[in-house]
Amino acid sequence: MLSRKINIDLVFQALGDATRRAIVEKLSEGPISVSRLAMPLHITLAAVVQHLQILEASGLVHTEKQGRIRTCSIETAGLSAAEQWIGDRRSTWERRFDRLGDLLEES
Amino acid sequence: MLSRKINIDLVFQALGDATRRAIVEKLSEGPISVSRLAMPLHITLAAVVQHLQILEASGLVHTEKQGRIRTCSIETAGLSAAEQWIGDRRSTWERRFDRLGDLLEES
DNA sequence: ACAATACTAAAGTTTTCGCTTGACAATGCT
DNA sequence: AGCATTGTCAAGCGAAAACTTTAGTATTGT
Repeated sequence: MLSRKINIDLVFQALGDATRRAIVEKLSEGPISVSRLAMPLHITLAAVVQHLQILEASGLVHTEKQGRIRTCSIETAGLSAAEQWIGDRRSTWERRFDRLGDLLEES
Repeated sequence: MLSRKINIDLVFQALGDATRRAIVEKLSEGPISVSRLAMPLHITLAAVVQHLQILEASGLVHTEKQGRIRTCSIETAGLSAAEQWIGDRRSTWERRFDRLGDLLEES
């Protein structure tokens, strides 16, 4: 595991933008270059690069430059962290419901 | 199912703020009033109410007023929607890896 | 009735976001 | 070499976000 520690704040903040989610959706289909990524989104290349910096910092995306093209791909760490945070909340309130059920059974 | 349709944009945007996640974390332990919710957070009551409006609009929290106190509790719909979106991405790239595996096997 | 509690609503301030523009590499093609 | 392609950097702008303050309303306890 070479995963840097993920900041959950950055992950959810990154996912809170529709354009960035569109990027993640596209990348989940496979790796792609920055300019090809930008094509369907109707914003400038510079804006896409800015989004990619945020996505990379959050651990949702990995990019690597080779020659003049930068290839982007999804990174599992970010989504996993988000998934786990949600899972933690779920288990907390499920445990609570279990206790509630026990109390009702006792009566 | 009386769930209004969830806007995934609102859900992730809501979760993108540390204070709001703290609220969701607290509520997953059980229902609580607005002012008790505000106590540990070092912001004004008014700010907490504004966060609650956002959380309620996103389907992450349900609130109900009875007399002069408003009781807040988590709503499953919001977190489920977020979980599902992440799951959808995961299944997309897992399917991709499967095809990749098939190709390697063929050779 | 009066005071305290528990919000609520509106307005204003400051900070952060998302985006564009424009100038500038670096790389690859012919 | 010349030129298009692909991406990078920095500055700046308008809009949205996160708070606060101030003033008010409804409800409850004494």
